[in-house]
Amino acid sequence: MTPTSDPSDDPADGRTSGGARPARRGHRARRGEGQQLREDILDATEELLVAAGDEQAVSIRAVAEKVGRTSPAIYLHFDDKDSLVHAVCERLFDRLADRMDTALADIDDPVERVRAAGHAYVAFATEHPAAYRVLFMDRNDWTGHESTMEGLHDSVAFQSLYRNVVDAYDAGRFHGPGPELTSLALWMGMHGLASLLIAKPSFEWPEQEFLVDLLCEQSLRGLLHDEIG
Amino acid sequence: MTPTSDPSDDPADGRTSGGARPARRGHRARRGEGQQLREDILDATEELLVAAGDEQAVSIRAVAEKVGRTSPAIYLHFDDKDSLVHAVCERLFDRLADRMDTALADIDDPVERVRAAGHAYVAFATEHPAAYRVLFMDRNDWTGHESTMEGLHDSVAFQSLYRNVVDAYDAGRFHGPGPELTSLALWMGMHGLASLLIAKPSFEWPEQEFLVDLLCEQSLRGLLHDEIG
DNA sequence: TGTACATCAGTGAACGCGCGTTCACTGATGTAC
DNA sequence: TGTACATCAGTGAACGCGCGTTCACTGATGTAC
Repeated sequence: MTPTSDPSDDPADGRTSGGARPARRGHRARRGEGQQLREDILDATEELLVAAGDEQAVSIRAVAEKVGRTSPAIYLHFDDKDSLVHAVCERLFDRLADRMDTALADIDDPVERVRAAGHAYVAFATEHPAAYRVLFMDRNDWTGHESTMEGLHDSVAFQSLYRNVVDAYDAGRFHGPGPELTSLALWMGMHGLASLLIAKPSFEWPEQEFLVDLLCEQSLRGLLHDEIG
Repeated sequence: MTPTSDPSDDPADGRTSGGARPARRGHRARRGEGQQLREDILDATEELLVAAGDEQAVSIRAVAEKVGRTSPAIYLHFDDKDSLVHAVCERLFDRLADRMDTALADIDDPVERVRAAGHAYVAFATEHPAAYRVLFMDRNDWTGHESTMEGLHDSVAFQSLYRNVVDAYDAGRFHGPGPELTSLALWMGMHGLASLLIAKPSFEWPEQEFLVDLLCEQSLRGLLHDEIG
């Protein structure tokens, strides 16, 4: 009997990390185990969000069913639907940051790191379209940061790009309006690409990787023109 | 008794183009006047769409109230809600094309025309955020064109950009991957900018005009590098 | 000119649906004595 | 060890809401004779 499994008489609990949750009514948590259900609720909400397409398509009732409870049980762990979605978005935002950090781990050249950041960003977007939609395409402001340029720098994902742009400037590789504006412009390009792929998935776009390279090339040629001119 | 009050004895009908519609119950159209109400319904839907933020916020009931009829009356003019929204989107798409044509009317230099197209595009987006959202940020495919690169060329708005990019290439001003890919990349940059302004309106972005110039500069420097290098 | 009739734009009430949320309650779990 | 009690995670039923859509009906408008 593992520490996370069933208390009463059921060793093969069905709880497998990452897969379907137990979802058995009447199977209530012990005192202090509320934290586990809270995590399950977050997982379920995230899955529904990622699968369904957007926040509107996720209902408290659907989340409750997915974790094997009734809908009022959700309110024992979250104040209301907004709080729940907000909490999920914070996790997703962290996930994006992780994705970018991983992608940059083995690259030294700052310009190549900028390129890789673009690829990782767009890849995250098309792998988790609903997540990306909630974070960057919906009107909600779930990012948890201040709505200023300074606040943007607190975003770990933006940092992944920005630091490397700074490095490229410092190394004399980039020439342009400065790291902040260059990062902003690069981000906007990648966001345009990512959000169009998500918004119009039935459009016969060129290959995603090709498009990222295309946009990088178009921006970097200007920034690097001393090198390649 | 004001001009917009009671129907029965009121020659000054109160119908003023562009303003509030008559919206008076019991004032039914004569035979053949259905076309006028159809237009009113489209106007009302567009207004609600532009004001409210997105398609979900527009209801048949609200449209009916705005034109002074009951909701079933809408079904005399449109099959269902989808048909209505679709019709509105076609009008909006035309409006975008007009906006861009107007902006380019007095400009000769193809490179300047590309810049102006960018400004007009982003201006349309921030002036009609809900319209832009429905056309380019929602999953629906209201554009009425084929979902292929060839279909994209049938879009009047894309044509406004594309033709000028072709001209810039023909005049030897642009050097890059060709007019089609260059147009696509420029569009993606402008869409990224426009959609972020719309999605996060409370963020303290730099000035819109400045951002358009920034993105244009970043892209054009690469394309023009022989001229300015 | 007058009358009977056909047309059809529009109404009012209702349908079933899914939603977020509230509320009184239950009953297993844990604790004090 | 046994019993009375407190705790609190979770339930089941219901609330009011707004939605898209349907349906039988109305009554002003227009037409044929």
